[in-house]
Amino acid sequence: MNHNIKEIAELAGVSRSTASRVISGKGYVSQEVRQRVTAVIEELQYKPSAVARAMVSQRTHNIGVIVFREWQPIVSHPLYGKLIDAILLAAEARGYSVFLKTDQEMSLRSTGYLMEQRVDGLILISRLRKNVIDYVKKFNVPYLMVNGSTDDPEVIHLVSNDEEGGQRVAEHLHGLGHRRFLVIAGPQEHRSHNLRLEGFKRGLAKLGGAENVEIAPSPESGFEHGYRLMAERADDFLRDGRTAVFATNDMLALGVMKALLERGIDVPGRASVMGFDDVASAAMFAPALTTVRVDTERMGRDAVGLLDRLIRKEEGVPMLNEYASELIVRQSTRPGPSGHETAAAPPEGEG
Amino acid sequence: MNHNIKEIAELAGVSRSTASRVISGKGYVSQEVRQRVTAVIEELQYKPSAVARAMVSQRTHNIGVIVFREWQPIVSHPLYGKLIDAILLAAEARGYSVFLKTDQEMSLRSTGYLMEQRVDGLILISRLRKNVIDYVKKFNVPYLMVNGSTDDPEVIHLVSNDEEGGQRVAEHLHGLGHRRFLVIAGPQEHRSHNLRLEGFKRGLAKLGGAENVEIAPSPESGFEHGYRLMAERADDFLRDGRTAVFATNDMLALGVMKALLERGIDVPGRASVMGFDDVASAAMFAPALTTVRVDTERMGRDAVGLLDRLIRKEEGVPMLNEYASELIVRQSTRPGPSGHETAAAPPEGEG
DNA sequence: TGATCGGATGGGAGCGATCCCACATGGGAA
DNA sequence: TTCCCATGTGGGATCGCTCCCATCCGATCA
Repeated sequence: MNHNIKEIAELAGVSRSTASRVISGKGYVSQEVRQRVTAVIEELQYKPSAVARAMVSQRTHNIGVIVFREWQPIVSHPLYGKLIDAILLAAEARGYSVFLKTDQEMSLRSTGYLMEQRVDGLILISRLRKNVIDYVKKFNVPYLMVNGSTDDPEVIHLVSNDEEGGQRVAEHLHGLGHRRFLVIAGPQEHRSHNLRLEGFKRGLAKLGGAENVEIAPSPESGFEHGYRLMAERADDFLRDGRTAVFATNDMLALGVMKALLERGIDVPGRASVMGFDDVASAAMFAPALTTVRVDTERMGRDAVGLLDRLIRKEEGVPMLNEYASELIVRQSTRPGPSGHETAAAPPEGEG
Repeated sequence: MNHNIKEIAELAGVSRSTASRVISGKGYVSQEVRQRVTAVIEELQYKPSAVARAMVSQRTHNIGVIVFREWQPIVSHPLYGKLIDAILLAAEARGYSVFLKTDQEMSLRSTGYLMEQRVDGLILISRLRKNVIDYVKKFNVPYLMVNGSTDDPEVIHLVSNDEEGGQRVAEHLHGLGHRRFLVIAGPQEHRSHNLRLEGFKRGLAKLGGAENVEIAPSPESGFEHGYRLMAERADDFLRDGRTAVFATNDMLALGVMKALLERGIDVPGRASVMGFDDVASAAMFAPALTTVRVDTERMGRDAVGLLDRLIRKEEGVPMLNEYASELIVRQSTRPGPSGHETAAAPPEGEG
């Protein structure tokens, strides 16, 4: 069932060269011969070997995607899943096949495989440890980083505009009249979490009138961590008269909501909650989560596009690519004590 | 930065053959020469080209994973994401790299790429259309199907024991005293949805005493479909005195819960809800969803293991591999009108 | 008429590895 | 001493393809 170009050529009564010309569509071939060869190819379900082609062309038309794996292996990470989807789609459109790899802190094994000239380029996702990046740098393979945690200036980055997004959160919550906040701040080594928090603080400072902001650091960014942190702090939250929680990503926020709801604290009735990312489950949760959407699809698409330019050795590929974020208002936020519009209205207001 | 074995050999002052022996660890090489070659390899960060190796060995050490893509591209599908994760991990452990592809009904393009001798074997996931399967069959590539929708006897299948799982659902709900049910039945062309429903009906029949089962077919299996269907039927549901909903997968069930909750129908207070799959969000939702867990990780691991055996041309690879399902009781179910233990208790019972 | 050129085709080299075979050495068995 | 075999090494062929170069044919042009 597996044929090669020599067989095709023989069966069509031509030379390998001619068969090759028919397949690639390059060079002169008479109409008649072309048809003859095509017929044989069709009949035998012949597909030229990608391996052999890669051998001579020095191009595999494969790209590698490496995702950091925290704790339990998670490609099914709600955010990175979306990103990978977008990358897959874009890669396909450009004729690339995608190798997916997850990598952990120390083991460079799986990354090493890709360095065996298996790929034309590499997309690195998330908080990959420095050693992975350093390792990749050693090889002669174009690469770029999406939503990365370093700001290594040598590395091409695609990032969401997290700081601006953080400001949006502040504006929204402040605009609704909230003045006393709890922030569940994900791992601050991670660029995104850090900037979201900074943006939030800056936004609040600009608007003025915030009475209190408590920041609860979370060493990890998963659902359970948001849940646990909020569960521990629920009583304090009520006692301190806080009315809004901002978690620096959606998974944390979902955990927060669940902890609140389980304790009979109504969301958004008693507490407004906001997240960041617009993960799929954000819209599904009851109540649906108000959040900031990052245009993951565009990021994925651009990642492939830029990588493709790198592979083709085009000049002038931008080093830093930022993506605007968009406020998505859903059901988890509601006017707070300082009333709606602008401010001043007494802490009243119907359901 | 990219070297080849010839360079290594020259720098170490040996022949290509000897260098090759050092690299592969096969054949006789003197201690001294081995060290010399190793040193050069180390210094130059040399990695043998996987492409060239594949060329001669006729083995790529790559496997392809093809997932059906419904509507919006979704590899980040909650269930398949988990599965892919497991496959990735297992593949890595066995020294395979994986190509991830999504495919839609008609386009065989992306699948075609993999047929260009890019992979040693193929894992097909979910309800791939028949034409994809037929297409794959034409080529000389080992493959198997996970959670597939056909029962083509020529194809090696890995499936969850959906019928048994369906029975578990019936037993659990019946045991809690529920007697009037609504079933949101996902696409019946899909083997899983179909068998889950069948199992549920059979289980109920066996137990006896079920007063009424309404079956609401859903043409798709997503969250929104569960939501919409339940929203439409909420009034009827109450009027008919039904107390439990079984949706044939978790996403549908989550949609159901949200629709119920939004209408002020308490879950599990007024209605118990069950799903199937134990998707990540099932545990996160408030209330957490009672469901049936499929051992996705083992399925993924076995998929790679069996495929590996196929690739090595081992005999006796089992055609049908079923995986037991496990009841996961969480917060979305609660005793119904016919009381708890066994039955008989009058339709009373505190909060 | 011979040179030139576009169309059409075939043959050889080479991509980077592996593997088979040839060959060289030295020690132990016959 | 001769033979054999384990050890150690090098060279050529090969995997399936593309690409360069050579060749050939017929038509056009000087």
